[in-house]
Amino acid sequence: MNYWLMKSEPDVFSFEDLKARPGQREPWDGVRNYQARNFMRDEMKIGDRILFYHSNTNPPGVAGIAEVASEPYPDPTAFDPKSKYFDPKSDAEKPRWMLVDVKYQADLNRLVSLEEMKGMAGLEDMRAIQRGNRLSITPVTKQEFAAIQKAGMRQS
DNA sequence: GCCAACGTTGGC
DNA sequence: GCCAACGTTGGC
Repeated sequence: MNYWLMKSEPDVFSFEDLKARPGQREPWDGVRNYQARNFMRDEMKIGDRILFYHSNTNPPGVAGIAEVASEPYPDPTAFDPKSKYFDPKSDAEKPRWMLVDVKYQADLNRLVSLEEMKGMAGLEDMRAIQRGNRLSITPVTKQEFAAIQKAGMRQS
């Protein structure tokens, strides 16, 4: 099993929003970065665990645990001229953007903030917490995932 | 709202 | 294929 960190702006789509969706699942649409797409298209497997991270909010941090819930498939928003994610260079014959469905998996007792993660032992190499990192999907090691989930289960 | 970081675009 | 200009992300 692989582990991931996926960012979302809670004003746009939060962990609570995911829990409230029918089936508690949602297509992870709108990714328009090739590295992030390649992770979804080439490396994600159903059942992979996800740290659901809230960005562009105060404080930013990991809000809950999700999982990969589908095989990769073309991002339909790329074909929709009315979508803000519309990409005229993507077509159904040769779709440029692929996504997976993401599903709620478990709650944390509290948010694990970016600030806290930066101070945690064992997370020094985590790409998601490096300064200047903008990639919305990054791989996480099993140990990093476990440390963050454990921190989030501790009552503060 | 500022701005550093960095991915993408397009002229050459 | 280089690289300057531009746009976006996201912490602060």
